Amino acid sequence: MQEPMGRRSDHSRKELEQMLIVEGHKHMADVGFARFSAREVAKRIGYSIGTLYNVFGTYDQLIIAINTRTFTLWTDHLRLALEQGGADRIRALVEGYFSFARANRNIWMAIYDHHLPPDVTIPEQQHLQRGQLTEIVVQEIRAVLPEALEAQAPQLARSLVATVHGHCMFDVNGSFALMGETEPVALALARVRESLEAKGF
Amino acid sequence: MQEPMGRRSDHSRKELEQMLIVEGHKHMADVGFARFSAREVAKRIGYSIGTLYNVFGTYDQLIIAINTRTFTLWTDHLRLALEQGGADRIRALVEGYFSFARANRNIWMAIYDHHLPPDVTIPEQQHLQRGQLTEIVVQEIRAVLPEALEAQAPQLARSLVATVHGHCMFDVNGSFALMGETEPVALALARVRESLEAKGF
DNA sequence: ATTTTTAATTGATCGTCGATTAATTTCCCG
DNA sequence: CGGGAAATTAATCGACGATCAATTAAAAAT
Repeated sequence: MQEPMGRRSDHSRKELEQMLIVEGHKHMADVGFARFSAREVAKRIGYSIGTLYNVFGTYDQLIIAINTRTFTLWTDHLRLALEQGGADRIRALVEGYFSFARANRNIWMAIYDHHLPPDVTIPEQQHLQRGQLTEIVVQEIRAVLPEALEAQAPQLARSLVATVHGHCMFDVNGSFALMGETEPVALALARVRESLEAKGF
Repeated sequence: MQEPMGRRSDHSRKELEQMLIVEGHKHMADVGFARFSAREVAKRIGYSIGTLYNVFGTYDQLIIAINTRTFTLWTDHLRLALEQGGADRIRALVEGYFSFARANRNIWMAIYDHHLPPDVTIPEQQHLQRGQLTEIVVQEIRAVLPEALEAQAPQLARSLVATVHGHCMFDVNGSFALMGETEPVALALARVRESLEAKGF
């Protein structure tokens, strides 16, 4: 049995928090939400479970932080997809949405596997961070709408994100495969285009 | 400590299985996927945890059976919505999709909270049972498509289910509320109509 | 009737989990 | 150098999924 090490100061509090988030993110990618373990995260960076709880307070707050990191990476992925995706920016967005989820199944699903207890809220700064993903979509939808309809862009963007999300979810969780569907991305893109064309695009 | 009761035969094996599924379904409705406990289900019907495992073999198979029951109730709900929903059957389907999910949050979410390990499959009979929900949608989409496109009905139905599902998911898990969206059903229905109109409806 | 076989049921057991906390160690500042 | 503040630990708790030897009672065989 090892004894307590007291104030070690190898790392500042913020550094320790980052280490836990990054390592927790890796662990989530490895084993998925159902098998995720806070103990294991602490062990992986050489700290005890008690220290982890001193940093995050609760299990939920650790998961929230890990999932916020996923949003950040996802947003970066979409920005890159838009940069490198050529002229058809709507296609780039839809394909980017799918490619991130497919390449990061466990951490992407963890966002939706985690349900906040009603008394828990996401810290403001993380909420803003997460909102950037939707903002990207709003921006691209607005750019493609007729001027007269630009005010509808935020609502339409939310709806089209939901549309693509539904297709992506059925792809990643195997529902589409069970139904014999092999082209989820094409379907999602077709639905988005139909809605945009209905708005005059 | 109580002693084993041996072959009791109060209930047949199939009856016992049904009791566990029905009680498990209630427990899932009460506490949701994250707090669900197989022990608690067994206790609720006056059996031990061991007996439950003798019936279902694994935790996953119990959850699968509970979720299949949800599909059955959901399918019944949609059939009723179509019967009583008047002439606009597409609207009836979309609203029925949402109203079931909203009225049965925990058990509806449990369907998507549960991820099968790759080596586990859904028993054939339960798979067929679950497929009836999609069949209902295919039927209604086919009825509304021009004759020349009827062959596309299954694929389009899958895609429109995904569209509605995405909206329903964002509604039930609070994403829409966080984004300030207050009319998820109307949005979903609008997207579905746009796609059907694009097909000539 | 008696014995044998089979089926059903139990709960103790194991390792692990999230969460909490008293005790301990180390750091830093005066 | 000394003492409060900060950081870290290990032990602890109740509950979880899973397993299985032991036990019982019904059914079948004799």
